Amino acid sequence: MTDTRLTRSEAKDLTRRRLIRAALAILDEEGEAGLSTVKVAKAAGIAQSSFYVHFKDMQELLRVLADEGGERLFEAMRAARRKAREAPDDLERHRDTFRIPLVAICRHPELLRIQLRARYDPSSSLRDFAVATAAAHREHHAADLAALGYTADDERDRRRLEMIAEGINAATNALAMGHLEGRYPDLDEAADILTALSRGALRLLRSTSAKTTPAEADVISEPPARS
Amino acid sequence: MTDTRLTRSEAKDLTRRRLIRAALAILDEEGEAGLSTVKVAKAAGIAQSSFYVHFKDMQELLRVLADEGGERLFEAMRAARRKAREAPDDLERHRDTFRIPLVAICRHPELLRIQLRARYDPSSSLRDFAVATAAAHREHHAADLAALGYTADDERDRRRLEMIAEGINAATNALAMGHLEGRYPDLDEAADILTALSRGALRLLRSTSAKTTPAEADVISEPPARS
DNA sequence: AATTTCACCGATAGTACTATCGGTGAAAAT
DNA sequence: ATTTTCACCGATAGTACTATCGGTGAAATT
Repeated sequence: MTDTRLTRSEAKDLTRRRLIRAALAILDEEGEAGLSTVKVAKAAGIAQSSFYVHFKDMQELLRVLADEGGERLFEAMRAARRKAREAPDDLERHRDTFRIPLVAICRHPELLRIQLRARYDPSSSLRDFAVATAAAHREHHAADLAALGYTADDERDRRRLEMIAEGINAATNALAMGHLEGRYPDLDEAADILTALSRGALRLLRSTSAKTTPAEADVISEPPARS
Repeated sequence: MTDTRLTRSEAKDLTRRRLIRAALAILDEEGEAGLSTVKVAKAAGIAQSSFYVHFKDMQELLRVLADEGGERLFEAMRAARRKAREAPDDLERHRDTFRIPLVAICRHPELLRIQLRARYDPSSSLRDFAVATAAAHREHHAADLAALGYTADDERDRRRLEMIAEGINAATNALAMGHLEGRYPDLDEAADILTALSRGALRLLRSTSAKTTPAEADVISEPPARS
């Protein structure tokens, strides 16, 4: 058995980690409004005043939380991209581009929930983090799409690729939350939808990349044949 | 000139409306956390204690706000659907299905902002409203898609249609916010992207509506020809 | 062994907000 | 003309939280 005795700095670090964990849990369960030094300290098992031994104020704790969350998110994203690149063929790679983020989100739903809340909330200390995270996601996704062969050459196409990435990301988040809420039990089905959504958009990109007209000619849809 | 003299009930109603307006403005600018009876009453030009002449508490004001906002939103949605139905041909109708909601959102961005914030915030009094609004949007959109000919017969297809509607709605919101943030200056471009996104998804729906296999056979994409 | 350090404690002053109270004057009812 | 009603006011008790302070004991240093 290892020594259960801890040095002072080890004990301090442990308490600090407990505070961060407690804050994350409360943030997820009650939202930013439910967060207070009283609750966090109590949940971590120390006195309210001792909170200030570890953090200057709640803002600082949230900053640390955002940094760590961002790190975890980026690591998950990197891993997902690496994994998708290893897919055997183009088709699998395309599907994985959408399925893997879904799975990653559902593994740590609290990070997405917190991000979605903070994203448009001017009172949130995490807003900058949320906006930055969303922007990073958007760029990474645009890069993924570019890697699938849909590079954009001119200004308009670049903007379109960005819009597609943003739209798909929003859809990914929405479907992931729907899955977590129990509405869409099968993640693979959701991934199929996302794959199809992106195909449609990229088809537009491709069909008009050389022309200057709005050109919807080759994507006009007729209603499906009913059985 | 009409009589500027107001009856007591007219004056009271005016004050009530000022409170609601003030609350909406503060909610949009500072978020739910920035809302207090002090600020709202002051902004409406009355004493803090007089707030309670009009509302039992802040919750009640928010409930009223949600009711009125929901009413406005539903009216806008109804009008948009009516307008889209009047489009001359299928192509225009399809585009309008996506462009009109975008325009509607950008006309009253505060409602969407408030809704997006409250949607996943457990501490928000407006959460129920936001969830209900999102669900209504989803259903309406699914109905719109069905009206375009993409009816779903079995359970799986219905779920898929719902997922597509939810995904497209999320993308619509995201692009609208992107437009309001200045990233996507042209709403028509955004509408094109949404149209294309939905086409891709509906193509999937159509291609597999009679089969039981995942069947991506006819939607395999090859990278676009580079110039 | 003596001294210093410091993570943690309880107490508390300060801040912001909620919700109630009695008072006031003008509108409304009699 | 008199009385009643009531929208609004200022004052204030109560609540929840923040952030600081001096004190304490065990770990760390000397």
